Amino acid sequence: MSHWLIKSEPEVFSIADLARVRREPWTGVRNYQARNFMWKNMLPGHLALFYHSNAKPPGIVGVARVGGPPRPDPTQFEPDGDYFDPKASAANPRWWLVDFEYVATFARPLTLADLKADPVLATMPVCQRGTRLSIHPVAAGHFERACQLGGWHDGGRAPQVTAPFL
DNA sequence: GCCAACGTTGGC
DNA sequence: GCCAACGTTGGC
Repeated sequence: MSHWLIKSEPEVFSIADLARVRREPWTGVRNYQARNFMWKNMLPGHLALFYHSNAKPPGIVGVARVGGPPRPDPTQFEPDGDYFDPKASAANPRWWLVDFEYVATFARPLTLADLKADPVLATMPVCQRGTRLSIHPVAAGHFERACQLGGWHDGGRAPQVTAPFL
């Protein structure tokens, strides 16, 4: 588990926003499965496909990189915020996040229709009906195929993953 | 706006 | 622990 797909609504936070700020804490995830992926399975250096959801059209638009180890999502402690969780405490945080760093914007964005039309990518979770999970692992083959079709190459090398922390 | 999918909540 | 009700996601 070393390649990922992360969804973001571009009206809220787009790949262009990530390109501008370079690094973004992935706040507001309130699904346990998605949280567990960030908390337990992501390692700094892991690469993620950046997917625009609720977009016209939806699709994969670029690549991001896990920028550091997981840490408590600060928005769970903000009483006036949308993501406040009264059951969370500093001693016992409930929600964890990682930061994502900008890596690349695809020369050719891959719409959901494009993904479904490709024999390899059509089997990605995001192409299956009912897959709502906003963060999930993708197969290395899916990741590489998406980058190939999207026109992004990491110097012709396979994605590099940094040594595990901890 | 519709609605399928599916996660969460809460009564029992 | 079951499960009906409800809320959210997200494509279309």
